[in-house]
Amino acid sequence: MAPLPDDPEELGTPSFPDDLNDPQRLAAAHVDGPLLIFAGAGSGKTRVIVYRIANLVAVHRVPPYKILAVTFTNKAAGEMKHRLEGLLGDSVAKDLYVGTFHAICARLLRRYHDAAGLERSFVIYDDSDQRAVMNRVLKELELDEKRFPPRQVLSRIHKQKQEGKGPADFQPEGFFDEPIKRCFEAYQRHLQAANAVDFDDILLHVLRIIEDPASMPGEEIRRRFRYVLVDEFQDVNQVQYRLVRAFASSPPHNLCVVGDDDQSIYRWRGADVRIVRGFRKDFPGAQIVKLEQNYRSSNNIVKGALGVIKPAKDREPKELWTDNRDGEQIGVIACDNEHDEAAFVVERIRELTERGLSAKEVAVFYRTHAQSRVLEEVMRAERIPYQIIGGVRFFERAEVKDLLSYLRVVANPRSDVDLLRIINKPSRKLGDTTLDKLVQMADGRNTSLYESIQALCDSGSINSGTRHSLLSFRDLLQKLMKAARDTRPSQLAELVLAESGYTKMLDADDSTENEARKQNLSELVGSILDYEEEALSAGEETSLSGYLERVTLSSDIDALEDAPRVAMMTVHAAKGLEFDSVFITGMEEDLFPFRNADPSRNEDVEEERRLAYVAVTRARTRLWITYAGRRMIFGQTRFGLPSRFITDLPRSTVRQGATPALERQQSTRETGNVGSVYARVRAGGSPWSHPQERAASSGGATYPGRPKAEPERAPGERYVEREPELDQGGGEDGAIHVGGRVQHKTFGVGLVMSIDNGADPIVSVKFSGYGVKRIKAAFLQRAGG
DNA sequence: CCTAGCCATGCTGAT
DNA sequence: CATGGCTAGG
Repeated sequence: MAPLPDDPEELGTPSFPDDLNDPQRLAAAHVDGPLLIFAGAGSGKTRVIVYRIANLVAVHRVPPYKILAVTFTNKAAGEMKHRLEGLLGDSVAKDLYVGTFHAICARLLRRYHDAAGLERSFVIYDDSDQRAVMNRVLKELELDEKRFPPRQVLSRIHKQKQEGKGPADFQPEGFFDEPIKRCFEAYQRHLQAANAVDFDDILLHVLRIIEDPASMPGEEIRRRFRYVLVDEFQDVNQVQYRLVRAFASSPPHNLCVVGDDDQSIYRWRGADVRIVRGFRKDFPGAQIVKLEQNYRSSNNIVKGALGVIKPAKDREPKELWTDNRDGEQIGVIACDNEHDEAAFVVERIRELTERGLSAKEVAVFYRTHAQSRVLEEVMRAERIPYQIIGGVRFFERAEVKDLLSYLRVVANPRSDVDLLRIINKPSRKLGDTTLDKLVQMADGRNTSLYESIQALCDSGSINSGTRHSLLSFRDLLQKLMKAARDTRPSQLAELVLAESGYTKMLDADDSTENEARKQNLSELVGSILDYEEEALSAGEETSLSGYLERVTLSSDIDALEDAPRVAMMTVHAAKGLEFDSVFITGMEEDLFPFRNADPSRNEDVEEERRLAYVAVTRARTRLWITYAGRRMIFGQTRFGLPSRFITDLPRSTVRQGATPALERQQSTRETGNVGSVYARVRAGGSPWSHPQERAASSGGATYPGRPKAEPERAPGERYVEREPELDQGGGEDGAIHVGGRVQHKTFGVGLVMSIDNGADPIVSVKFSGYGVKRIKAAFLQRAGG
């Protein structure tokens, strides 16, 4: 081990004030036993973790390999490691175990694979792989996928797994659930047979090992980690919590968890705020510390954020405050529609960058990925460099998945899902008929598809051409597997592309799509090279499994580059980040807070509120919040009202405005939907006297704060129905126009909600008793009224 | 057996 | 709006 400084001062301490709950003293304090830190947004919690670790090693002489630090993203883990390398030196830092729950458990599982009944080369199945497995299961169990949609079945299963339950623990609720239990069993059986795990399994396998008192590997893991630190503790689920407790089960039980219940935004993914709130009950001796000073944001932003979070129920009481100056007010901007909104955002960004702000200090947030497209178009048109985090992910592109599937089959030939994906890419004239036979053969013999190829060829049930194709495919794989033994992963990838004929297939016609595909594939090979370089410099061995694991566990945010480009992302992805200037777009009721059309998927306004709080607290000096009166989203035009979260911003922290387009409209006409929203905002009476505020106590069951003044709506209908100011039909006789009434021979008279113009216009019409239908204009007649 | 093109259907958030 | 499943035609 490298020589270490004895004095923490030598580590380069952060400049925190000498306060009671001061992060610096907190970092240095040697607390044996559990410690819970409630760390408000921008209070420097990551710094606390970093310095606690540094102090443990440097001052208290804790061997680094005994320390486990859990972060929320791989990127955060990388940054933490980087900072620790700076403080402690590379050779010490490399013995620290830092990573996400998934990365840490995957690493442990690679090592203790036997205890989980896996081979070392196991692969991790992502969402679409899981769906492919489920499709096969449904077919096998002869279940109708209309009645049992694979996604829904999987979601039930994931819910179980997130609570630590297996198929045997599944308690069917009613008649419909019985098949789900059988799906669960079959699904797990298929994964095991394929030597594969899904995201939940990674944690569950390790949990089973570590909670088993008789397990040797379990004992080994429990004894190893003596100092456990967990960041973003408010977003752990039950399984992760059990892991944490098991990790910290050996003396001195030095467990330090850091979190902020106000920033818990992953309940839908199994996270449970009650864990952090109930921590002091589970650990009666726990010390509890609160960090309430915000070092990040201007006073206006902090006060605005407080306004947003204050109405939240069941908060751990705490007061966020800052010494920072007031700064600019939060710009709340009314926009006409999403294009207008995007234009506004881009123009402000242009101003900022022209004044010398680096584009990487600017971020644009939205609630859903679907909102990114319009923003992206305008950014591109205006030549603002940007990067989108998430959305249609690189690793989900067809050609990228194809190459990865080849690599995964080479690493683990039992992975049926991957084999099916590539067996006919490029075309080897192996169609559904042959593949069905192969699946049947494998099911009958209880082996993998790969192992059944020979058997099928011997069975005589296929013709010689097909047999030849099958065998040459198997030979290809064998050749690649052989090559894999003494080739670096990147070279293997090149070999796959060349030998499989994949490149040839793309070369066959030189369409722009194929050019893009080839580019994506070289980018993938580039990412393998990056991996190899990193692994080598960290003194690790490069392995195909290692790369594949990293790819599957990489999160969107891990891809955030340190380049001078504006970052665009969902608010969820923004968690843990900070920027000088932030735009929060689409701040409209029913979009943010998001409201699902299906009332059975009862979303949680409380969580949306915390999400808004996270969004606001990302900004250091400038913050704009925009909303549009009208928005085309999910293929429909919706009319929106400013979000309740806008209403919650203290007035003193806000400056209101509107886009020029809206200003112009406003001066020429005072009627209509957008105008009225805007008029209320401008008049200053609203959104601060937004109807929902007055109706706050009398709202419906699912959405307590719904506007009272709005017209009645059908169940599941989302947006306020009103007369838009634009009359698309031009108003002349006989034309169908938005807001007008039309007649349909089956559904009767209905109200026109929106029109998709085109060669064959499609009209959305709300019929009483039938809800909103999309119907070709040709089938409609204008009705009086 | 493959391909292209049509229709339909869902569509929050993500390791 | 985008993806996927299905059908018809090559």
